[in-house]
Amino acid sequence: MMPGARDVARLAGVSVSTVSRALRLPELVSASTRERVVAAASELGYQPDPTAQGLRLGRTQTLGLLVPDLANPFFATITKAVHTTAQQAGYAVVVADTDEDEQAELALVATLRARTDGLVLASPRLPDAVLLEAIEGSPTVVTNRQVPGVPSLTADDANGAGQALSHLHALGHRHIALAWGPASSYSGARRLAGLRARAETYGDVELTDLGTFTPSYAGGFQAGDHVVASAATAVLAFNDLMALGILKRLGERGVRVPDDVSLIGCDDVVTAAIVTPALTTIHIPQDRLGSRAVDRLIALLRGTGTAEPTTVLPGQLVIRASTRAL
Amino acid sequence: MMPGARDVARLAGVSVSTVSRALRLPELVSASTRERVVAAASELGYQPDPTAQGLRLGRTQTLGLLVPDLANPFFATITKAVHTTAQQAGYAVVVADTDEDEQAELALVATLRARTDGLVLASPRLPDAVLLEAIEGSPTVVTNRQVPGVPSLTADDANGAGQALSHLHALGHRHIALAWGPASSYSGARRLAGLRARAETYGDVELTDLGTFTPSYAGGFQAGDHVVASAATAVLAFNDLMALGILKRLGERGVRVPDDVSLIGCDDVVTAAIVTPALTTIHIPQDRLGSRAVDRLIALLRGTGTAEPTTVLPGQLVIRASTRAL
DNA sequence: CGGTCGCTCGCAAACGATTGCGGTACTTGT
DNA sequence: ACAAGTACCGCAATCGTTTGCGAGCGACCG
Repeated sequence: MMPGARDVARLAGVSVSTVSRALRLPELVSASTRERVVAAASELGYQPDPTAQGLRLGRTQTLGLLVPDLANPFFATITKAVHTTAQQAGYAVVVADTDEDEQAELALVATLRARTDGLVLASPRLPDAVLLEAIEGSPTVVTNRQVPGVPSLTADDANGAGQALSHLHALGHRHIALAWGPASSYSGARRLAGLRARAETYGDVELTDLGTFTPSYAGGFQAGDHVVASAATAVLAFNDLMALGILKRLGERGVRVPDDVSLIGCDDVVTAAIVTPALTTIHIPQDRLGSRAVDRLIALLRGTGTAEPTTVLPGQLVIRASTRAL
Repeated sequence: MMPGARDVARLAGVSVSTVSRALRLPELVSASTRERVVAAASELGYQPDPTAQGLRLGRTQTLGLLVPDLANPFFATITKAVHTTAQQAGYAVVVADTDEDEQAELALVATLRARTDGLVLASPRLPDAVLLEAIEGSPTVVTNRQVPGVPSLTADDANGAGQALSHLHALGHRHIALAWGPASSYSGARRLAGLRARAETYGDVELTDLGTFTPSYAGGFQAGDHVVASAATAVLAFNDLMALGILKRLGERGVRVPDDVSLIGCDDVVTAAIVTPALTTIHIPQDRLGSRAVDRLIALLRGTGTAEPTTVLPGQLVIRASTRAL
């Protein structure tokens, strides 16, 4: 099987202690034996067993990442960013997909924290109290969410949504439908608040809620029919995925975007720029969310956590072809 | 911090050994103490430290998943499937993204195998010999690839590609361009072989190779210009992602799909069905690839590995709107 | 030449769980 | 009442690595 420190020790004619020291604290061992050990180690292809190291040192050099849906390109991109920067810092990443299910989330947090040094929770759905209880003691960073006392990375949801509404208002839209997602979504709620606030300042726009759907392509498909049933001239979707589903379904039902109704998504997933009409959407810096979350988490682990606990990245409306003036 | 077996033992008034036995081998301990232990354990919320268990038992209840690109929805879907079925079987999943880089792949395999019980390698790019050497001793299943001696799950690449070529041929296309991906891709090579073989049987079709590109949206974008420069009436792309890039670029350059050129992708990513024109593509059962890979791997770990080492899933051409008769 | 210091390195105890082995106490049979 | 058997539980070793502590040894100083 895999060579152990014992094998290296035997080959180099030293004790296991010396092997360990030669590799981790080179200044504590003489130059000659050090190179004997290093030679023996590389000859055998020795690498210390992470499990044993983990037990002894109390850290596993592993980070946990929890997402609501790995197949959602938004989270897939975050996952990639998390892995990349974690990898560079010498950490492995174990992922978990909650499938938007709160109970699953709770259970997964428990198993994750047991085998990792720290957690990145992307868009967690659990209520504050439960979440805080669940992560008690594990260094944690959340994204797309703010939880009191927990370092968080969010996009400027309310502002981005406000921009979207202003955009539609400027185009002359006054009756706007909302195809929304899970009520437990923090960023969703923030965006909703941003929308309502902005609508309030205008005073002349009517927001009608089409209901809540699964924040997926299929969910948007469902929502599409509700859109045609409504009298709205524009739709704001919870998600790019939902927006895409709506787009498709509207096409099938013979209503044209943007000629008949304008459509705005959120996230700026790759696909949003590909489809025709290209989707007007709120851009969220997914990679930066992921990579900076890891940076923050590692800072926490090193005890060099920053004073400012919650940082918000700008969210920016990007106008493409799915919105048009009335 | 987290409660240990010692804490449970103290609370239940027994020894650590008994705690362990009461939870893992209930028949070896009397009913009364068993329930005392269980009560104490659940009161403290005790769960055995996976690291310590891993060291003692020699297994970590963790699987490793290696993919070329997490952000590619094809692999994102596989990742989700892998996580789901692994999770059900009580395994955690640590992921690694090679970014299509062979050296990175080699290094990541090494770190993965050290902390996992087994590996799922999705579309590994390393040459057979290197790969075999790298995974020597670790239970491994590969997908989208066949490696001698290693259980593998593949789609019927050659056949799927053949179907695609026949489809184009039936539509009257005789000059077909190939926008291909990494030469190290096994399934890519298999599809290429299937194409050439089928072209051979027709005898009257010309296959021109546009070159190799990064198998991503951006890569396809690049390839798009080569397409317009060629005289081909149809293009086969390595990838749906590439096909989407080509589609977009062609649109920008003023050549219409499918009126001016027909376009076929591969994988049947969600987006393929969403764009207009909807992409004709070769469907690959991504979830089944992922979930069955895990099934096979777990069977290996349990020592119940099947006799038949390599199973090939059907690949099916799905005809949509990006191909048309000349 | 003896004592002290510094440099290397080995011994052994952790880390937290699992498990073979053996001891204790209780039951059962005669 | 005593022997044999059984059921239950604790002791201690173990997994592979790290690290405090101290031993050995040579050098240097007085």
